[in-house]
Amino acid sequence: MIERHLMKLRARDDISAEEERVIRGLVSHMVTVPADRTFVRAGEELKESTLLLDGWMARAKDLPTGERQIAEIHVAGDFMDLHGFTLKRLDHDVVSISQSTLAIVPHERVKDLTERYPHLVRMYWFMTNIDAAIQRESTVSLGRRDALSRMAQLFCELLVRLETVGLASDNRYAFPLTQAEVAECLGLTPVHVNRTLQELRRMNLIEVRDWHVDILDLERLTDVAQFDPAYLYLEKRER
Amino acid sequence: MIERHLMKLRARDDISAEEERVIRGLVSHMVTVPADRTFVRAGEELKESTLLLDGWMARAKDLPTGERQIAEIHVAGDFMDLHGFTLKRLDHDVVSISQSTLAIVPHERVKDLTERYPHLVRMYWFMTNIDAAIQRESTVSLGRRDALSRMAQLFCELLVRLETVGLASDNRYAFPLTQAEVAECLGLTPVHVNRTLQELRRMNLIEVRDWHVDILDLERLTDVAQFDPAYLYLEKRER
DNA sequence: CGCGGTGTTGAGACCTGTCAAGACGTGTGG
DNA sequence: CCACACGTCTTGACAGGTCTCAACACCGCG
Repeated sequence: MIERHLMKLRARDDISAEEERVIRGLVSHMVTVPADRTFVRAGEELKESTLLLDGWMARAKDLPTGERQIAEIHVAGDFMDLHGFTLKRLDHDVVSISQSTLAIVPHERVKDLTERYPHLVRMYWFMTNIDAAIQRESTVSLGRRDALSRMAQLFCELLVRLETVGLASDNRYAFPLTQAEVAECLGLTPVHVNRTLQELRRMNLIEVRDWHVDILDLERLTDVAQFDPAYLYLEKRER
Repeated sequence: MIERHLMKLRARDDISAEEERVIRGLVSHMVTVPADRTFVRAGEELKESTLLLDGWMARAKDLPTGERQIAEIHVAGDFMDLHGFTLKRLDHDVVSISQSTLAIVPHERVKDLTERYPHLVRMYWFMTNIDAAIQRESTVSLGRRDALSRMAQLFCELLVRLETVGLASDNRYAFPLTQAEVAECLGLTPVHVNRTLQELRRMNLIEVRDWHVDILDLERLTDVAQFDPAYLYLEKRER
């Protein structure tokens, strides 16, 4: 199931057969997490990182008020807390949204990478930089776009990211988030998410039903979102 | 003037004399930028990265509406577009706020680092991850905190970051941003920044005058901001 | 001395939040 | 098979934080 991760990498640069072997060798074991669990807690000492093979998870920060902000959604193929390798502990939780399958990668093996596989290190450094770019785009959304636009942007981004790993087709993909969780992503209240979703539907841009998203008019949705996928760096080139 | 950069690194891990020599050798030349210029434009092909030696700069994203969101403020010691080494182009502009002095680092020298200096690569990877953490905290602010809290958070963060590089003392630091620029950081309008600043002043928490910030009551300001510097990773340990 | 950038203030509008109630759907236990 | 509980979604009325627009004050600088 690590294929999704390889797809994600190979969308940005060539990965040789030997490198693929090295990547597969990073994984020490696999783990399954039920939905709605905190898998890594902020502040915990880390000795390993986690690759999401299947399911949906997220980076979330709790506030003293009990509210939560989701900083980034993770889908299959994402190396969710690779940044924990250098940080040694995280400033956010890693939580499961749906039931998920994870591959565990001991930090010592990543360290070995830094000593023996420069190209793979650049690739993985690059991957954490893409995460930062995604976060940056989200900052822009929260700072300067209204609810409609933010939500459109979220659905556009997920479409592209899921297509990259083969989890979206015909502008349609599985979407396990509740409206309350969408609210935590977009800095809104669940009530307002509900109303905004209805508006997107009334505009015939999107349909969310049965835990699936159907994008009915991608062009207009992209417009509403002011979405430009450049920040996802989907160009194959030497890194 | 690269000392500020070394201070920033050494606040997180030991840097040997030899490593210091290597770091100094990264710089090919220096450059001065006037205030209010776009130094790197989003999308441009990059062949070098930029270390901020003196002055204030920022990562900014323009919107079709002509608005701008500042994703991160940079102060002396920051390797502003180190992530450009793996990304090859940026998804945001790098702009000067005040007149600034920069050290230019060719990407080939960074690439050389990835092949010969594993520890320094981990350090620089780490540094880009801290930037991501700063951005993440800002996402939380924009998503879940009101104007007063966001602004308090900004001033707390800058105090800690500036202390790390020796640019703040007695809870006071130079602060060259206009209220309009603060608005671009916090996702507010200049008018509202003005009013919020007045409220912070009325609460005797902070004073902004003559392009300096004076924090009058750090403890209460920290409270208002819900500020916890953990996300700045100011612990010295092996990386 | 006038000009442009910056900061300040007021009144009203608007987007989003709050609170509360009810509908819907699914899984569980009797 | 029904009753119930719980999570999720939906709706309405109202409140409130922030924005918009506009005018004016201040100040350094040419």
